[in-house]
Amino acid sequence: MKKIIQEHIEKALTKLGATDVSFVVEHPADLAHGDFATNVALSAAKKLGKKPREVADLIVAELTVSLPVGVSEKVIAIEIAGPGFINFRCSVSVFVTDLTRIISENKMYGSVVERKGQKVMVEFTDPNPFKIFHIGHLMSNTIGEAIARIMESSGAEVVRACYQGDVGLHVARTMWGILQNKDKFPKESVSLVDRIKFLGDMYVIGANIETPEALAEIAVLNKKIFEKSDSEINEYYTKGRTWSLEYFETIYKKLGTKFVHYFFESEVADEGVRIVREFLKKDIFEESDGAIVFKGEEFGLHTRVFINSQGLPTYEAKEIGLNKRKFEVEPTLTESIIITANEQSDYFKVLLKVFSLVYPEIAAKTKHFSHGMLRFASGKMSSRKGNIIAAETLITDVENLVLEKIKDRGFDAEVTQQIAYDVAAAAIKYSILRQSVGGDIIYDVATSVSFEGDSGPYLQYSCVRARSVVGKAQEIGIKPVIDLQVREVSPLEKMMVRYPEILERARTEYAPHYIVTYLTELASAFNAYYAENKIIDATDTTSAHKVAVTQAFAQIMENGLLVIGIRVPAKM
RNA sequence: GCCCUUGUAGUUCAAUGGAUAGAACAGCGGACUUCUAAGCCGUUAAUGUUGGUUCGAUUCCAACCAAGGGCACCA
Repeated sequence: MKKIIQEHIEKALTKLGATDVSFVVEHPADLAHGDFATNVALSAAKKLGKKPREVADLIVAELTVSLPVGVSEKVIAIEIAGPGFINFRCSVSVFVTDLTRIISENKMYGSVVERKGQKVMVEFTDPNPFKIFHIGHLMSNTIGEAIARIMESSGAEVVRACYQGDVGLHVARTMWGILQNKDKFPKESVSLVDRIKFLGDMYVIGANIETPEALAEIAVLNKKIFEKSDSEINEYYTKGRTWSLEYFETIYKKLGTKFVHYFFESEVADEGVRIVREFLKKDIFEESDGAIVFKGEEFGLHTRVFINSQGLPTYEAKEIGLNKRKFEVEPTLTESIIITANEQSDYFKVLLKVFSLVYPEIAAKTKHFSHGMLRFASGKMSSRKGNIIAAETLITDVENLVLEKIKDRGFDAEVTQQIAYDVAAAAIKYSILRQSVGGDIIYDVATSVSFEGDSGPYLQYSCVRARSVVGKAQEIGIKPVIDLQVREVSPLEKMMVRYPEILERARTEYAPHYIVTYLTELASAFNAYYAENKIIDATDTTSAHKVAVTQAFAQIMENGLLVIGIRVPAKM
């Protein structure tokens, strides 16, 4: 419909003698302004030397004769409003056919096949073994998973990747702590959570020691870990690494992420060094003060060290090795997305510049998105003092609040636990995804746990409630049937059929928050609809239609939540 | 000092250069002995400052002010 209107406006413009006019045909935010609106008259006015209203009159006159019969029947009114907007009102049939599609296409409603055959890698979360999985990782995971699923909804195959720092100073510092506390090193019989807590404590000990002797010892440990030259250290290292990775999997399970590829710093370092040395000869890099650096200044960037003066690769060199590796394990990749915290933004600009000089084909397919920090109204986190907030702590706290809320509802234990998982994850994910990716998130625990309005649980609740109504209707024999002869279409119905467009926009802009905003508005529309209408009413001939609308709503809500990584519980 | 990002109701966030700047929370005021009240309805309240471009600017440009991040061997 939109395209048809657009085409005919273009024809009309040509007839009027205006070319190269940029205009849009869109859904006005205010439903009172009709179903479609265009600013074409405003844009073309100057070119035609007429007032916008006059131009609008001319275009409308042109459209009334040019629209083909099938279309003109569906456009029941064309009005000129405001400074010169042209508004189109559509007949109910336009919406009714879309409503039937929601129900028939079911889980697939909103998905497209546009990117079928393409393969996209999304790298995100990136926690480090031997260190705490903190709320920053939670943020990366939430955003990365949402973007991955949004890509999947376009028909692309998505491979999720996780890059982990299993060597380096942070590991050496943890190891230093372990060696001071060998007697406390946990046995395998100790619970995984406690073993992880031990490693975290050891990191805090190692990270806070700054005496010259200790620092020298840590440097030695760093080398030994890297070279795997000490059997005692190897044993602690292997155990600690395995436990960390095992622990991360328990969190991914809760959050709903499955990685296909795990990359480790220890595996990409050598290749990174090799590449840097190769391109040092080709003058991409240069030596400076004993280190190998990339001079970014000539590109408006800054200089970064790739290999330090001791000949060891920095993060930069490893990153080159990593991105090369990505295309080796997945040679048919059409796009490679990297999600990190925004403190790495400038640094990634340098890296992408280097890629464009070293491996242009990789650079062309690589995109970097950065997110802000999860901050709390009270206090800031500091990584070294050990008062970093573990993802698990936050999740558990929110789970407990959910449990408190539902304890008197009479659900059995298993169901209760599942609700706690799903709702807590939704509450946290929603607060991350509701705003555009990039800025810091001020996480207010009180707001997040209130679950009122504008929250993940609000959306889940609306969906569960809608499903419950549909279920109850079925019980008394009212089947959901879209009434093709329906006289009036509610704001809820008009809003529902816009879902595919919202998803489309989220896809092209890699912006999950458009979906969140839309779903929140949709839930609000449904709740208003629910309050105004008695949906189940055996004496009402429109009841079957209302049930169908309710079912369509539940379907879109479920689809929309799933595409941003939020599950809907069966009850709540 | 240089670079990047961000300044919108009391607070936390929205708004592909368009119509009356939209929600939520907090505040104030309501409705309901009906399908899940984690719900619904009403109401108070905002574009950091100064210019510029434009028919039209929260959006683009410049300067200033303020906040956050980055700027050589950490990641």
